[in-house]
Amino acid sequence: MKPATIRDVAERASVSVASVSRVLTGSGVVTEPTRLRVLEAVEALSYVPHSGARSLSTNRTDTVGVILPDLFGEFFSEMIRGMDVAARAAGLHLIVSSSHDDASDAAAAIRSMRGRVDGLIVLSPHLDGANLAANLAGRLPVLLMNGGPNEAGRPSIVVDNFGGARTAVEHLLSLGRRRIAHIGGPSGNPEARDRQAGYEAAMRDAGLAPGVTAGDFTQASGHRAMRELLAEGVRPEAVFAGNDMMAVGALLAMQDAGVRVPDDVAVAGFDDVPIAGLVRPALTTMRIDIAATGRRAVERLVGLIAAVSDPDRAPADVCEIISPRLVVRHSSVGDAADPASQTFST
Amino acid sequence: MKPATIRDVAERASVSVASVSRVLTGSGVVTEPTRLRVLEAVEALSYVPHSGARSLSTNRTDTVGVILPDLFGEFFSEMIRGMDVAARAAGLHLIVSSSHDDASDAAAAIRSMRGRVDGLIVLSPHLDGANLAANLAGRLPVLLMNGGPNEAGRPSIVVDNFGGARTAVEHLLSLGRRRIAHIGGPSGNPEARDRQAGYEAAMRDAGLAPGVTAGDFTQASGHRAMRELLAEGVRPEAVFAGNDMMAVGALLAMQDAGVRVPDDVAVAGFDDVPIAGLVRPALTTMRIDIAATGRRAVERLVGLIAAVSDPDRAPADVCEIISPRLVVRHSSVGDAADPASQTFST
DNA sequence: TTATGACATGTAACCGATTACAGGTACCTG
DNA sequence: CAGGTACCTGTAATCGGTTACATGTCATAA
Repeated sequence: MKPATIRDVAERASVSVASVSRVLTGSGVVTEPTRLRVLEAVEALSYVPHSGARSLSTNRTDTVGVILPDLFGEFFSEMIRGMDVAARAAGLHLIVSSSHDDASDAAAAIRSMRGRVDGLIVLSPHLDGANLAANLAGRLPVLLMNGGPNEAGRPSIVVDNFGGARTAVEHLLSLGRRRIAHIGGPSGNPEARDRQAGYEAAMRDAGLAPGVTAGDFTQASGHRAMRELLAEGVRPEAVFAGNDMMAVGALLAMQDAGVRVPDDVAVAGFDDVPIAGLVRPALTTMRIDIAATGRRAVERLVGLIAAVSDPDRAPADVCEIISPRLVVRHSSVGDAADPASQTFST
Repeated sequence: MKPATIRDVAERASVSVASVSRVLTGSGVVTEPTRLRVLEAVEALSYVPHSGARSLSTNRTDTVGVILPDLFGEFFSEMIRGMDVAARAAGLHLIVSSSHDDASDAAAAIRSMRGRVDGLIVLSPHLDGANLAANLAGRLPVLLMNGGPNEAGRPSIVVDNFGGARTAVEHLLSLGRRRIAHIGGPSGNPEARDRQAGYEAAMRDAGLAPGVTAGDFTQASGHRAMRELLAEGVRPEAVFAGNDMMAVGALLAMQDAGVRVPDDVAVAGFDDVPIAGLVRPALTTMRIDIAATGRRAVERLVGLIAAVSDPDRAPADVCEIISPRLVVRHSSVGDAADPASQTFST
C-alpha cells in the first residue's frame, strides 16, 4: 500500500488540497469544522507530508548539518546532545557527518550536504576559510566552530584557548610551581596552537622558559609524553596538558612511575570532559560547558538561516567567544581543593 | 543569485535535461563528448541537484535515521562513529535524534522522521514493538537495537546481556569470590534486566544467594550503591556492576573508603567503554566492539532497504546476537592480569 | 433589493528532479 | 540503394507538496 498523499486526505475530508495544506502548515485560515475534518482524515490515513515535495516548493529542508572531525571521547557526543535539544526546539533535524581525517574528506562531506540542509555547523579543524568558500554553494549559512583563524569574518563560536591556557598556567604558577612543562596537541590544530601560545605567554610573563613536549590529544600520547618528561634529567614541578585526555594519560604515567600528584608534580588539563572528575586525583582543568555551547550554536544558526530570507535582522554579533572557567581539583592542589568541585555529587 | 537547476546546466551544455540527469545519476548511456560538456557545465555553475526534487521522483532520500536514548558517555558517540563510516561508504546520510527520556518522546522523534529517511535504527529502550508499530508509516525498514524483547520478530541486533553477565560473574566466582553483589541498571531498561538475570542465574547455579542494589547506569549511582553496600554489615568479596560507568563509581567509592580493589573487593563491569581501561585499577569488563556494531547496523539496514524494492533477496538473518567478550584487568585479578589488556598501548 | 465587502475555499501553476517513450542519425546488410 | 538495427538524445509526464489568484457565499449597509 502506497503512502497517502495530500490529495487522498483532501478527498477523504471532502475539501481541496489547499485547505489540507493550510491546516497542516498553519498558514491561512480555515473554519473549525474543516480543520477537524482534515485532521480526522490525516489521522485515519496516517498521512505524513512528503518532505521532499515540501522542500521543493518551500525551498527549505528544516534540517541542519554538522561536520565533525575524527575525534574520540565524550566531547562530541556532549556537543551533539546540546545541538539536538536546540534543534528539536526549533523543529529542525540534525544530519551529522563525522570521522573526517583531513580537509578533502571534510570538504567532500560539505559538498554532499549542499541542498539537503538549511545551514551548516562546522567543527572540523581541517577546514579553513578558503576551503569553505570553495565548497559552499551560494548563500548557505555556516557557523564556524573549528577554532581556526576566521579571516573571512564568518559567524563563529570560538573558545578562548589562549586565555584559558594562560589562566591554567597562572594557577600552577600561583601554587609556587616554576618548572612547568606543556604537553601540546596535534600540530596543525588551531586550538592546540592557541593553547600552547597561552602557555608560552604565561611562562614568559613569569620570566620562565617554556618547554613543550608533543602530543596529539589522545590519552596514549599524554602517557608517552609524560614518560619522556620523566626520563629527562630534571623533573618538572607541574604539567599543563593541551587537553584532558592527555592530562589523564600523564596522570597514569606518573602513577605507573611512582611519582606523586600533586605532591611531586601538579597537573592541569583543558575541556573538563566528564572523565576529568573521575580519575584520581581528580583533574584540575579549564571547563567548557559543552552541551550549552552546542545548544547555542544551533540557536545562532537558526538566526543566520532566518536572516537569509529577511536580511534586515541579520544578527549583529559575528564572533562569539566562550571563556573557559578554571576548575580546581586535587591534581593541582591536593586536599586543599574545594570538595564541591571534586568528581560528582551523589 | 539562485542556485542553478538541471535546466541551467542543460542549456549551458547544449543538451537536454535528460542527458544531464543521465550523466549525473550514472543511469543510461551518453557519449563521452556529451558527458564532458555536462560535467564542465556542472562545474562552471557549481550545480548541486536539489535533493528534495530528486527524492520526489525517485522516492528515496538516501538518508537513514537513528533514534538514540538520553544517555551520556562515550557509548553512543562510538556507535555513531561506526554508523557514520558505514553510511558514508553506502552513500547515505545520517539523521540523529537523541535525548529521548520516554516513549512518547521517542515516538514523536520517529514520526517526525517519517518521509525523510529510507530506514531507521532504533536504540532507544523506551520503544517496544507496539509503540513502534503505531508510529511507523507503512513499510519503513527498521533495525532494532534497543535490547528489548522482540515479539514482532523485527530485524534486530542485540547484545547477549544475559550470557555476558553470567560470564562476568563466573569469572569472579572462578577467583574464589563467593559473596558477589550486583549493582543493577535502571528499572524498565531491558538490557539492565537481562544483565541482572544473568547475574542471578550464575549465582544460583553456584548455590549462592544473589543480592542486588539499585543503580541507574550513571557513575554517580554506582558510587552511591557502593557506599550502601559498604555500610551494610558484611562486605561483599566482589561486585558486578550493570555497566562500566557504575563500576567506575563503585571503584571510586571504595578508594574513598580505603577499601582495596581487588584485594578486598573484586570489581567487574560491562561494555568496555574507553574509560574502563583508564581508571586504576583498570576495570575488568565485558567488551562490546561498539563502533563495529554501529557499522554492522547500518550495513544491515542497507540490506533491509534494498529488500523493499527487491523482496526476493530479503535478508534471511533476522535477529543477530553480539556476544561480549570477557576482558580481564586489574580490578578483578590485580597484577595477575595480562598486561596487554591493560589501559592502552603506547 | 442590490451593491460591497469579508472571508472561506477551490483551481491550477509551479518547484526541480527522473524516466518512459518517441524520434533522429549513422552504419550495416542484403 | 532500401530497409533494418543499434544507439544516442530530446520531449513531456510525473512525483507531492505550496500558494497566488479566482470563485463562491453570506451578512451588512445603502
